[in-house]
Amino acid sequence: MSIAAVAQRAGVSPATVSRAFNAPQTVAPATRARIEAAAQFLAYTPNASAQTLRTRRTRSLGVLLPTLLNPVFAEYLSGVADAASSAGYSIVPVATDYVEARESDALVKLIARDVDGLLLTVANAQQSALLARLRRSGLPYVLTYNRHPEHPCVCVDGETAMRQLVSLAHAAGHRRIAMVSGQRNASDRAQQRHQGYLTAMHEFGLAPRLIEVPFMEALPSALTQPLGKADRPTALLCSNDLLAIRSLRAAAMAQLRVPEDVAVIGFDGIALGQELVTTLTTVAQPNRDIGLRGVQWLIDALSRHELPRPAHSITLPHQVRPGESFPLPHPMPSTPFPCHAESPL
Amino acid sequence: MSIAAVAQRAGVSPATVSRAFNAPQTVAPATRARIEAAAQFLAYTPNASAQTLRTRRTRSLGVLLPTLLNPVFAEYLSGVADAASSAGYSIVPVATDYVEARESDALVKLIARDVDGLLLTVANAQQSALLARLRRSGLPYVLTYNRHPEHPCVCVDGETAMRQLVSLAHAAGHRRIAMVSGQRNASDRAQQRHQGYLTAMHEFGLAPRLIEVPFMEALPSALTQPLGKADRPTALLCSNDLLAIRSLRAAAMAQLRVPEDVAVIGFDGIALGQELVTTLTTVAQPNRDIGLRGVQWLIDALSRHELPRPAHSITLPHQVRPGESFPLPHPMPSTPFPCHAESPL
DNA sequence: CTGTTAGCGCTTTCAT
DNA sequence: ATGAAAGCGCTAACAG
Repeated sequence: MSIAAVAQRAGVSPATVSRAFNAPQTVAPATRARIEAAAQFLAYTPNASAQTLRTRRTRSLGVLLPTLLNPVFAEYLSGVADAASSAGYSIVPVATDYVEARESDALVKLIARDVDGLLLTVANAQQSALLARLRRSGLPYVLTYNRHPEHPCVCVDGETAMRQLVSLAHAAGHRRIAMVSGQRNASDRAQQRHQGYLTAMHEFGLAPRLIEVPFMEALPSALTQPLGKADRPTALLCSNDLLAIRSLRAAAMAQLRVPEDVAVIGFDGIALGQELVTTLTTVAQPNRDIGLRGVQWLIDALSRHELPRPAHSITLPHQVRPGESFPLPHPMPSTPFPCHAESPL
Repeated sequence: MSIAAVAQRAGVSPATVSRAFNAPQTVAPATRARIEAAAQFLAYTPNASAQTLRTRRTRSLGVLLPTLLNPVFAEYLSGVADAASSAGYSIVPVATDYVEARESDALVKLIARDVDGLLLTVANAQQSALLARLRRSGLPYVLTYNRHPEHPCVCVDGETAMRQLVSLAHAAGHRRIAMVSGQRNASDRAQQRHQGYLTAMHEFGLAPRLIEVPFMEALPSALTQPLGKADRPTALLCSNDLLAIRSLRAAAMAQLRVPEDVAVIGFDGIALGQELVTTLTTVAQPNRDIGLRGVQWLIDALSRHELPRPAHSITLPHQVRPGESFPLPHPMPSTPFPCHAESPL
């Protein structure tokens, strides 16, 4: 059903029908009523492509993210989807698996799809030629999870969080505190978390120990082996929850009790962590909110015909979520690493 | 950059440029070369909306699914995304949370978006007015996970799988075999699985026991309570992996060892099941493949200007994936419930 | 093999 | 408050 059919049936011109939909107050109530009736009767739906061709707006957002197989990003995307949907936008997600080449491909495709704006989580915001191009393109975008002073970001302060964890572990009496990480340069988040670990360990005069785990293997020897040694770590700070879950299994394989023999903390706050036999103590990120806020910011910018400004980047608060894998003091010590949310809205 | 600009620079008409892109062999090599050079130079990208307006094809697929927060559907969507992307289609996912009203809304929105086809997983394919409307609409679609004789489906035979599990449990000596299920009428899959359980229990002359769990609570008493009783079940057949993971925790809370005191089997085959301290024995569905096949079928139909035909529905093979939560005989008994894949391709 | 022409459905000046 | 008319960028007959 085209607008012309509605116009004819309502006895008005196509232009008036268009107005009745897009600027109802500019059309006389009586006329509007007739138009609405006609539209109803004909089950008229505006043709999105024609609107787009004319207005150059698609009301869709591209979402570039590493993977859907990590629940962190599934939770995030779920937030993105809800926020977009309730603002009348649809989303076009593309997973890139942390591969830079796929990030570029995806970007090109999304741009060709004429998305109105872009939400992206890239492997590494520092060395991403992508972002430079993107900024030059003039297409509105917001980075999520990534932190970078020259780009608009909705993120969490992973470095601070990690320092906080080291501090907690130290306060609990731990001295052999290891960090479990995937291939470290896989993402800038992992790097930041690692940096926080190193800094804090240094501050406490402790020797850092890095356990680097190939991401693909289910139960890598990289993980089981250090736990077999006499001077094994007593606390494992994991760069993400998936690694923490593997660490729990590695500990069990090594006949170690969690948390008595080895305490484990995760990072990300995936929902499943709370359902495990040993619930996961973890740094809970507001994954859904990261998505929500990103979308809101983007759409807000879109509506004012502006670009999201790097200076308005938001750092959302994280929180250490208690679990059985690492007992926390009660009450939590007043955190020496305050974390404020700054809102651009 | 419009096609006109390219045409001008290459010294040909717009139509020829269009042909050079859409039917290269119909254009003289020399001309084509000039056009390509011009396009390259101007960084020309075809305008998708204009193409759509003209051809009535968007090269995008709507994906209606229950939720992204269950890894089953995240794995599935990941398959969908890959298959779509490699066929040059983008996807527009919408999560409906098993709520029929949201299913209808989503459908309307996707249709308004002019998707070329639809992949959907609905709560209940039997009583979904949605599907009747959808079929009448003439828009090509494929159901995934749902089974229904009158719709094109890519699914798994959950009823047979469940009977197989009862049979395995019985063979392992279990007699008090309970089924753990969410609100049973939440989805037709859950119903089918439950039906398989009932049938098989009846065949073996065993009394069925249903443990029904409110989906939202993390550790529902519905689950812990039956495990405290003297005649507690010795085997828990769970309607999905998330419930199985909760069951593992419930068992631990009740001081029961898995599998010695109570054995647990899941259903779905999410990747995380293999990373737990007690790895999950489960019915592994080919989640990614369900997505892949659904997309392939849909796109194939699209290309022939046909609708996917119900008669060509595919039942993909499931398999019982061994884990520590329920020891399996070695080798597996030749399954009394053969499961063939029938391909429409 | 290539050009001309018309029009997909909508929005938006510009008139009235 | 409403209508007429032009055009967004592209493709598909139809001619030549």
